[in-house]
Amino acid sequence: MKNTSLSDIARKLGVSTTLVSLVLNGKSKESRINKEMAQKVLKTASEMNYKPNQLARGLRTGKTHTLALIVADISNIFFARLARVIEDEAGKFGYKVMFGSSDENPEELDEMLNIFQERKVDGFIISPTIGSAKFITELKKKNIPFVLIDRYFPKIKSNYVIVDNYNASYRATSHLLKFGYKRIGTLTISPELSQMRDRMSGFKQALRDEGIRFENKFVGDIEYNDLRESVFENVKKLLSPPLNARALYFQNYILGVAGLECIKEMKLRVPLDVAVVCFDDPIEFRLFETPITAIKQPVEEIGEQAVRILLDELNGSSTGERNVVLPTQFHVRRSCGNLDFL
Amino acid sequence: MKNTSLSDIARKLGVSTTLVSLVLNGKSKESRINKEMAQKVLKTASEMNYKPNQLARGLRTGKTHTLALIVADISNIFFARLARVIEDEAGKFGYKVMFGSSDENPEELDEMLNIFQERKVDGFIISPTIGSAKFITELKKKNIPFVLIDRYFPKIKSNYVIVDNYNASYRATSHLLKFGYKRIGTLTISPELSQMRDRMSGFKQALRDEGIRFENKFVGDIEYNDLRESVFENVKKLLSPPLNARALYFQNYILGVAGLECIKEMKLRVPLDVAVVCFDDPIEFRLFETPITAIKQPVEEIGEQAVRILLDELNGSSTGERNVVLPTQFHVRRSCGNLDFL
DNA sequence: TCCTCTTGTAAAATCGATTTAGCAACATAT
DNA sequence: ATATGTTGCTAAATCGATTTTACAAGAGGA
Repeated sequence: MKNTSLSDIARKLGVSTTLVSLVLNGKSKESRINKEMAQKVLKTASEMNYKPNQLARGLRTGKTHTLALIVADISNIFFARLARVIEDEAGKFGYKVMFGSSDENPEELDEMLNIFQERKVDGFIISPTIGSAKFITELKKKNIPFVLIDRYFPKIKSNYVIVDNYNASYRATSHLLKFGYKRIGTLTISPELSQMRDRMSGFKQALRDEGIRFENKFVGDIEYNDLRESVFENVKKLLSPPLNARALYFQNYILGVAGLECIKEMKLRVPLDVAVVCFDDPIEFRLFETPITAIKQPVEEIGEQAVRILLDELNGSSTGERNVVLPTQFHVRRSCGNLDFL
Repeated sequence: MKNTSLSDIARKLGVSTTLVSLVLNGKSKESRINKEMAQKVLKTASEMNYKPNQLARGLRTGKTHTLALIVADISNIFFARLARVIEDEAGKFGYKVMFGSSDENPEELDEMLNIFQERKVDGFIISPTIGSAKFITELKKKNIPFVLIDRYFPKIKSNYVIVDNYNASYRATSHLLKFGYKRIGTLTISPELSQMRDRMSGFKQALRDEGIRFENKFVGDIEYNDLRESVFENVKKLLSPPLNARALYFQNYILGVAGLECIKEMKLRVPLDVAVVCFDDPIEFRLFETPITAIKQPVEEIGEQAVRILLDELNGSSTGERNVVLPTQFHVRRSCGNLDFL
């Protein structure tokens, strides 16, 4: 039941494996293989249902046509969608994808980097965790092609594809301010991650530009574990005395979903009792009473660009680090107040 | 910058690669390697930062410690969660996972089977599409280990892990019937898939057992493409004259989410104007006004069992086909009417 | 005739591991 | 003195491809 190999074909035809290999790799012309011979090889290969052993090929050529995708959690819909885009885009060029979830744990990430290197993947697409800078630097030293997505390290020169978190955040916050809200609470998570830092900066700057002093007590820093509990607790705190926030900005979709669930539980109305904007625009929101004003990330483009950049580097057609910052879309809906006002 | 290989270590120590290989594979004892020598090898290997080339190893041993996961769409949250469970469970035993999305297209699936075979994955976990029976049969003939999930082929003897769709569906339908609803509409998609067929059977049988005649016009068969449109259209048709359904059973979560969105758009109240049950219990529902009565699939267990069965087979410790039918949980909430009634 | 070129093919090295078979050298038993 | 065992290690084959080098045979030119 063994698969047929090159030498099986060669033996059957009484020729060398060299010849068979050349023909099957489409090098008949350059290698001046007799046309009839080439035909015979092709025919026999297909008759014998020949499938090249990619391990052997990879061992010899040093290319596996496999990419590794490392994200925080593949079951997070954001990364799941990204995975699909990356799969499709990579597939167009004959690449397959292996994946791993780091759970935002740098040691996990490091282990995955090692395991995937042992398996000789051609390149990496990585959503790096906090504290993984040294591992990324190592990767760079080894000259292994990679692209960071979603987050990046300002201090490390490398390829990355992210969105314009600062401006998106600034805009969302300004939107709330335009409605006259002064007491704006916000929820963040893992604020050390570059994208969360940028979002927070945008938030602060928008306040500042309206002459409102930023106060730390209006920020809820959510625990990665025990997330729902933590969100509920913080939302309740923000919306009650003495803080009495009248508007909330959720800095990602997980926070937004849990936050709205809490608001629903508290029987508060959006936007009557509390105005809401959210970074990310998940389908979940479609079932919520009030359509939510939200920032939409260009998931397709992030994935596509990441793959393109990586493949360019694999093909040697890259020219230095590529840093892509994609714009987001701001969808204004009814969750901040009457739109006629605008 | 080449990675260090076995022979690099061997050369450095002036010994054979055999010895190095034996030591690094923990076979010092059986091979009666001198303890001091073993120590030296271990030390040198770690100093030289040796990482075995898994391509070479795989080529020689015929094992890659890689599994392939083929689903309809990795960005579908159901499959994304499954992927995560499978990743974790496989990881415990040193396996990595490659994935592919078939888009319910049998030709795509076949191509993936081939590509992953070329890459010598050790086994497959597959959510098979309609019309892929012949490819699965081929796989079986080749003696390649695989486990089907979510769906299966009654005519093909093979491993599979599914849920008890029939009974879950029966129960959900009975639940609606208990509230006195007679005009129950249902939405399905790709009804040829085994799991959808079983769900439909359960639905029909529950009606029959209550002496209600099943009528085809109460079934909405949704288009896989153009899904949202199709759901909206069908929900509207079911809830309007002449059908006037007063209860809806959504046979999966995608249908449920779109269906509820439509109900919300129609400004109908759940359960006052229309009662709802759904197969699957997605978090989306948490944002909907009324908590939805739903069937919850044991995603973790599906993934874990699939991996276990596959690994058992890879280790030769399997004993014939394993067919696992897992029970679901039925979460009764308020979407069918007043619970005091029960 | 000798030289060069072209055509068509093959031998052998190589990628980096695992694994089988076996060989010295010394110890112990008969 | 001879057989037998044990210890410690290595040579070489192998997995299945790619790729470099080479070489024979015939054609054409000087």
